[in-house]
Amino acid sequence: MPKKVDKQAKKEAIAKDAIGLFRSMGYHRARMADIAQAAGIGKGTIYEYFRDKTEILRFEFDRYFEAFSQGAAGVLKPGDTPGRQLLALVEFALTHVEAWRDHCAVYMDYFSEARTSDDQLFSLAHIYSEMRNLLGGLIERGQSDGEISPGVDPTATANLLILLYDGVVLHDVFDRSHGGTLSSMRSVVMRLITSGLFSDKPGPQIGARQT
Amino acid sequence: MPKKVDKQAKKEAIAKDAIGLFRSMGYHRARMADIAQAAGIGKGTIYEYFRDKTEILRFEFDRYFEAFSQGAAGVLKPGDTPGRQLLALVEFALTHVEAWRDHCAVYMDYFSEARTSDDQLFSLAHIYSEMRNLLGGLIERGQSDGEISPGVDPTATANLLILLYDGVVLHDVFDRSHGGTLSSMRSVVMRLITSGLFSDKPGPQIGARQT
DNA sequence: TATTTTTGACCGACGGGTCGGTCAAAAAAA
DNA sequence: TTTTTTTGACCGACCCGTCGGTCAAAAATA
Repeated sequence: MPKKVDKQAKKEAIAKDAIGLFRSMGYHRARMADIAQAAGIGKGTIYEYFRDKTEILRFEFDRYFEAFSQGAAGVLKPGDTPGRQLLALVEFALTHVEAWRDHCAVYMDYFSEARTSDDQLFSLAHIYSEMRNLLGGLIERGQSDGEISPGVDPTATANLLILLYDGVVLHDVFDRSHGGTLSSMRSVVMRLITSGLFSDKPGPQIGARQT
Repeated sequence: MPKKVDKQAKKEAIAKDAIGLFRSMGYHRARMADIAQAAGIGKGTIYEYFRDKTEILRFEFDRYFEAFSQGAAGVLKPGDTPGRQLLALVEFALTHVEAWRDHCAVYMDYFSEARTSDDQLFSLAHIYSEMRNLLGGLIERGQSDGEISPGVDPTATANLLILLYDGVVLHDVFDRSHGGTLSSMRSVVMRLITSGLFSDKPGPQIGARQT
């Protein structure tokens, strides 16, 4: 027999190399031959571990979302107030972007791929839905406690936080090139959530201005 | 002379049909033959108006960004305070998403394409940079007037607003499917910017919580 | 008829995926 | 231990459908 290999470990190694390639040259530009070369294996070997190219992408983003879920659950201290838990989640989300930068750069490729594939769209929607419920629940409970402004719609606000996160993910690739770091973003995001951009006494007219 | 066809108008018509197709089936899945069919012309005719497939994408997003720039300039009333101008910009940005929904759905395809192409990355970066300067300037002036919190970094905050916008764009496709409309988002975004999520008296400890 | 515009059959490179062969290592036999 | 057999991970040349792009001819126009 050939040397017994840890299939799972090797699979992960291949996928990791592939993600690195996707980051640097884009998912569609990357050829299977390129992936093989990057992983230091033959092209055919890839197919011992993955059914096709898209499965590599899905595999890695399953890991990405799984890690997010796990991590998010981990930072939720039961003793904290809902507002604190919410902030902890936001903090964690920003940390997660830093820890998974390669994936973030490929995020739009995955998103684009998922958007035009019914089953993947469903799975993505499920993840978002889960997150929306978690955040929405925290906001609602925060409102009950008077900690969070009663004037906002929990679901819509949860959506807002999610798209804020996705915006951060999307822009990380640019920020990296022009020097704006995530850490500088962190305080601004926190500030925005806790107290908005305007001064505490902005004059009475500003808050009222809406369509 | 042959019948003078309005080349520009036809070009725009083709591109518009193409974008519609990109929205529904994704940029990479859409074939030139599909585009031709959607536009009701022969495949070869496309090449009378566009050098290649990517040029269609670029053409439409040049229009998209151009319209954004024009519109943004249009809502800046010189008499307004910086803070009001900032809010007007945010308002306009949300309106723009509604008016260019097809493009928004294709945004990530364009973004992904641009990311791996040096010249387009540059042009995208240029647009973002312009917007960042505009927003950053408004914030700075708003801070001078005491209208905007002095504690935030103007550039970082400008970045935040931009990525917030991109998040909205990115998520519009999902919101459409699960019913969360942009209009419900609008008030939440405004609320977030003007006063954050927390109550006016959140307890002293919350705002201080940072890395 | 002359000129412009459109067209779709055609091309060929490109690239995802396959498959029969190879061979080192493990297992079995001697 | 030495030899033989078996295994299955690995490979890359090859296959073949795909699809962006071309161009000679047709259609439309002047």
